[in-house]
Amino acid sequence: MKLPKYRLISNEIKKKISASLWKAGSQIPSETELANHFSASRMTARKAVDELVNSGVLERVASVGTFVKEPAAQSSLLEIRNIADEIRSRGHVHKMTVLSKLMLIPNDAIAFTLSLNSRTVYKIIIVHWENDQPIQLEERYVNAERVPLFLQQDFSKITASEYLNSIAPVTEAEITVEAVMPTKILKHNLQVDDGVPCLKVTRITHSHGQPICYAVLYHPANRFKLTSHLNIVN
Amino acid sequence: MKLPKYRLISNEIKKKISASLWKAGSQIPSETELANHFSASRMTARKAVDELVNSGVLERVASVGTFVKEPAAQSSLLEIRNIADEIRSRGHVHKMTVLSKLMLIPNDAIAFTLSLNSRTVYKIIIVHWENDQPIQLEERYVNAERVPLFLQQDFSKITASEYLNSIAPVTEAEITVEAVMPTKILKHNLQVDDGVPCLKVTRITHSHGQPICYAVLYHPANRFKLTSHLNIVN
DNA sequence: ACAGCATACCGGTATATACAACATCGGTAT
DNA sequence: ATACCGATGTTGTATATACCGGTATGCTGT
Repeated sequence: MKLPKYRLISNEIKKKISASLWKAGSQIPSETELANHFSASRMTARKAVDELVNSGVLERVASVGTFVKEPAAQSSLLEIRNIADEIRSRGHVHKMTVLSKLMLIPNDAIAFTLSLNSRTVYKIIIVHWENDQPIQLEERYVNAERVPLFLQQDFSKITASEYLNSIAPVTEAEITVEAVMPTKILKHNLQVDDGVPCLKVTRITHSHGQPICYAVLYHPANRFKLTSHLNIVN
Repeated sequence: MKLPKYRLISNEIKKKISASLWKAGSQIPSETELANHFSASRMTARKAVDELVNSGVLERVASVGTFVKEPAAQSSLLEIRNIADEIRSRGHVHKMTVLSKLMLIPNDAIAFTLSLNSRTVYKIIIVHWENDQPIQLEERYVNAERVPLFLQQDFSKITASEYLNSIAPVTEAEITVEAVMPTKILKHNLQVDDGVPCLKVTRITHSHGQPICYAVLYHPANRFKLTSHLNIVN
């Protein structure tokens, strides 16, 4: 599997950027300089840059130069947000409360979704707090065969999704978003007022084809929005 | 505003395709033939094809030829859903009602979001129906400079997003999802019962860095879910 | 009839070259 | 000091050319 020259060049550029030798916002060498450095023609160097511009890593300014794009765009391709990171990145305090944690026999729907053979599944219910206000209630069913030690984790130190991702990194996900009125229990746990709806996010995650987790996340509508930035490549 | 030659070529190709002269799955002329036909070099013709390959309109097969891509596969990775297609793919009847259609002076927020210099923006409010039930109310602000003929379109034949995408294909999008209780007007237009929340999807779309459209979509929660399948590459 | 081969064709890569359009910077004349 | 001009550097576009490696096709010899 031989890579074409322009791809070797674009890989080198990517390396420089991910090693922070070329930092966000800074100007990279001109196409002519790149061509000389890699002993290629300008058109080939340009093609390498083309690739990175299309994938959102670089940005061209006509007549001026080519620049490393600010990191906002770089992670752009659809990430699964970690609620704890998000809260902390807003400079707020994140806390978790485990409401329940048990092993049970899955009903048919759960067993089917997680393709379970065994008769056990882990279920955990957690409330996430942002500055002493509940912001998310998650109800999570985890593939016990694939992540056997799940229940033994200390979820005051690591979030469920962090742990799952370390054991079985998410490679595919199916996400459904709905608006619902909270049940009584939900209203109580999320401390929502009368008449305030909730966002319900259902997330089925897979790792290399294997289903790992079925999670339902509830967020009070008056304190939570779901946003994502997409770059359409194809 | 003079278009480069390769873009003229790619536009001609797009025309042929959208006029169904070149049908899905069929082979288009070779790069050499295109070059001759447009009196351009092969490299220029190739660049035109490159664009359409990157935007998912065409598909190359090495040593064989270039083909018009089948419309279905084009959007598998994070697509901006077209409500009309979706409804039809469920085998249901789709209908649109234009509630209002006007040109107005944007407020500061809209002008900022769309980076408008001029003092006009197009606004249109449309209700989408699925089998005689309203399923989406869209309130859409369109960049009048970039899409000057927007208001003159016949939106009983083509959806707003279809038309916009044909003029300025979406390359970036910022999407926010919220749960809200409907206003009185919203309740009336979407025919939702008391106590039923709505999904509110706010969508800002860009085409090659230029903001094109600011859209707010409301869906009755009891008749609508938003789902997406993600492949995590990194 | 069939296997194997030669050939034409096609996209993929790579180079060298040229000019255009625009920005930036420095120097010069007013 | 300011306005103008020009040199220079950079990306953007366009062309001509060459070769590679693959596919498809048709021909040829058996």
